[in-house]
Amino acid sequence: MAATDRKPKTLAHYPRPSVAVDTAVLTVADGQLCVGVLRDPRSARLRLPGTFLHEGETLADAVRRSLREKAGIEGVEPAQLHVFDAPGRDSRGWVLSVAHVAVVPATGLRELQPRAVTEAMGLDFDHDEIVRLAVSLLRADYAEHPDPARLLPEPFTVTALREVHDAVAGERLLPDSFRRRMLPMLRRTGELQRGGVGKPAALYRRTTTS
Amino acid sequence: MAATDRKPKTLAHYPRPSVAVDTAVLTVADGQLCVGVLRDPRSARLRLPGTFLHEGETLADAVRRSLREKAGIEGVEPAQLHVFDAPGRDSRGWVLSVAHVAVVPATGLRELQPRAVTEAMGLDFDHDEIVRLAVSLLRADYAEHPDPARLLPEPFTVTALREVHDAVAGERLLPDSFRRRMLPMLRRTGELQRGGVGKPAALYRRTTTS
DNA sequence: TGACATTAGCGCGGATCTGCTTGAATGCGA
DNA sequence: TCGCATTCAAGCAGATCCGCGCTAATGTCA
Repeated sequence: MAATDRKPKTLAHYPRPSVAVDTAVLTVADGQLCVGVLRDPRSARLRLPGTFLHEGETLADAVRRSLREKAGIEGVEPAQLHVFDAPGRDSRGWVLSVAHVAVVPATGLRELQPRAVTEAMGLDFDHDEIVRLAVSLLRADYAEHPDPARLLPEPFTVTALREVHDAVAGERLLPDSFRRRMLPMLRRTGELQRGGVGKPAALYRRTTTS
Repeated sequence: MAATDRKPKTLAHYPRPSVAVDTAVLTVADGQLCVGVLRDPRSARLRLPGTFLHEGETLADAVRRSLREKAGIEGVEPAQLHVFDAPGRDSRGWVLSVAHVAVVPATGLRELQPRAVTEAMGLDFDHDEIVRLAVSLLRADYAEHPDPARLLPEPFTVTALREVHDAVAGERLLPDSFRRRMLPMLRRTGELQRGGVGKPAALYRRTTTS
């Protein structure tokens, strides 16, 4: 945290930067990993939702406030990605931006416009890079754990779980390898998925607390 | 980046936080992964080196300046870890701290006191947590690549490389598995390590650019 | 009502990986 | 100078992993 510098009486003697938060809100819709964007009223370009950090507020709270006020999104758990600090990256002055990622269910983007992450380019500021980092982090997480963002309501079949992972990974995963990797982290409910065509599939819940 | 808020004329109308950088400087000395600490003149407790971010300066530059001024360390390439933002975490006021990690050769800690990471606890602020994050990131990197921080001068033997990785991992790695995992990322120089006892070992250089 | 299409998931053979053993190449000491 | 300790690194057998094929269990349509 704070560093002890030469001989300042108070912190106010230093010039301080503005600190913003910007958030890549990810979801899976129509079998595709999507990010929520909106049009910046100043630049008229597409961008991620963000806001300035207020006094006495944590970064996560600022993210939640920005998503609530600008998109009507509630109840997310943002994770930090990176601080963008290039001098001159914001024409209005000295602004640091702390990039975040949040994941919401398919219907949760609310007032944000969904864009497939493979096509979401040309965003304002360094928001393309934020999307890249967010997707990269989410894919790493999904490669290790069964639906860690809990996009899928329990209980679910292994096939339904794999379809979510397919969308996040952006490619068709091999069903057999996927099943073998995920089964140790799942617990059978004993019930079967009825009503569909074909052999009924077993229903599972997550066991890993993460 | 910057977010467009309600109707401020300029950024100066918002209260802004002080932003600090704090850095876990890691090295391998005597076969142990160590972190460089110093005594805080205000609190008299041990802490990581840090400073406040100056205007027109990037976070990496602030890290380099703090290490140069407080420890005489030059030429590091810091990597960001996390932003600590808890209100009240610094008694002097509203201070965000961006934690960093940097790796230096064994003799490179200069004026910092080396502490084995297994014993470096009870540091000021949230610096224990920074050390934890820094070690975790470094270990993940070393698990994938041969000495990515370039602690070992080229050319080197596989055994010398493994000893560095042992120190970073904090445990004895299995020599065969280690050799097999690293060989695809190494290139034989054709020369042999002479002068030691036993069969001369082949010398290698890194091929992975990272 | 019975044959067929569809889906789940178990089991098999091939490939890969792991840790141990063995042979080879050196320096050192008698 | 000759054995011996030491170290490197290739070879081997057991274990694990992977993708494919097969069987089972359902809904659907004639």
